[in-house]
Amino acid sequence: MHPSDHPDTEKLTIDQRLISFFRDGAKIIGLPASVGEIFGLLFASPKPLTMADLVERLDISKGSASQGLKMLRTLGAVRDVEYDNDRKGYFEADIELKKLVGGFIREQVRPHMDSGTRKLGELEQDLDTVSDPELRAFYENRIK
Amino acid sequence: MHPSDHPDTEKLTIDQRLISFFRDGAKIIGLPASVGEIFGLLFASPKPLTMADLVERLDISKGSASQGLKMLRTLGAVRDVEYDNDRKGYFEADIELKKLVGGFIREQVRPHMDSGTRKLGELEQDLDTVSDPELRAFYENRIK
DNA sequence: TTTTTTGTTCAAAAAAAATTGAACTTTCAA
DNA sequence: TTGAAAGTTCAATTTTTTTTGAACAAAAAA
Repeated sequence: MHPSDHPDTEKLTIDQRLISFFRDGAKIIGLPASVGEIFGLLFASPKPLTMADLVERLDISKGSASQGLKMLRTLGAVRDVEYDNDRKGYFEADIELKKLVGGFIREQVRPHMDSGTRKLGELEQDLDTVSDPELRAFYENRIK
Repeated sequence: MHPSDHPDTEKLTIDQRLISFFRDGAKIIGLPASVGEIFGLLFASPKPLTMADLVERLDISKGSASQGLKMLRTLGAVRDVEYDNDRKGYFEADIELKKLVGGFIREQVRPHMDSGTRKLGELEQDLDTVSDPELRAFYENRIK
């Protein structure tokens, strides 16, 4: 069977392009490639997929799939859905990318930011202990 | 000499806190820790520093310092300054953090984004080759 | 010119992060 | 119950990224 004769050939190609697109996107924001691929495949799929589907079609381990899905759920980028009323878990992409970005900020960025803000606070405390007035003025300016 | 008797003790502590602050910040946006430290030390310094200063005070290799400075200059976060009219190169932090973020986006994010946009374009081309009308509608919707 | 100081480059080493795979749970059906 | 299917966890491995250090280049001083 020649590729261009097969009705699914183009579909596969578009799948792969979307997977690659989201893989790159994940790397940019510092997420593992596998997480991007999982989201890409779910995003490209008209119907929900199981973890086994991800393992098979992305050729990743069950562990990766499980951990990747966990992260994506935490980010709110993927959700569990009922389907086919069997006992497997099905997943689909939350295509509200706005939510995804929001989740990313909430889960990944903010915790660090908080620690950063705390550090800055401590810094301001310490300022009082700088005796040289010139140096102190310099630091005050910078910390502001 | 006991630490708390030394007039520079608090200064060192604040230095270290700022270095740590920017190290964390660098990690968040996916930059090497050493790059954050270099910026932090320059940011904390009232006067320009040489590469040798960075090597000594951060305890990093000459290679790291050179490469880190290169990256920071590319980002526009650090600039060369004339100082003490000797032949060593002196550097200081550009404290316009706005610029830093802008430089980061320009240098790190945009190039990837461009490739992403290109990929999306290719994707839209391929859409024409999807024969199943239902599937095609689905993809059109997603790509949009 | 020769030597010294300063800085860059890049292969190799070290460190960090992602991925695997196997052992372990949990859940449901037989 | 017991067994099979589905999913999680985590130590070990693999891969990727960062850092080092030594060789090299450039430029100024001796």
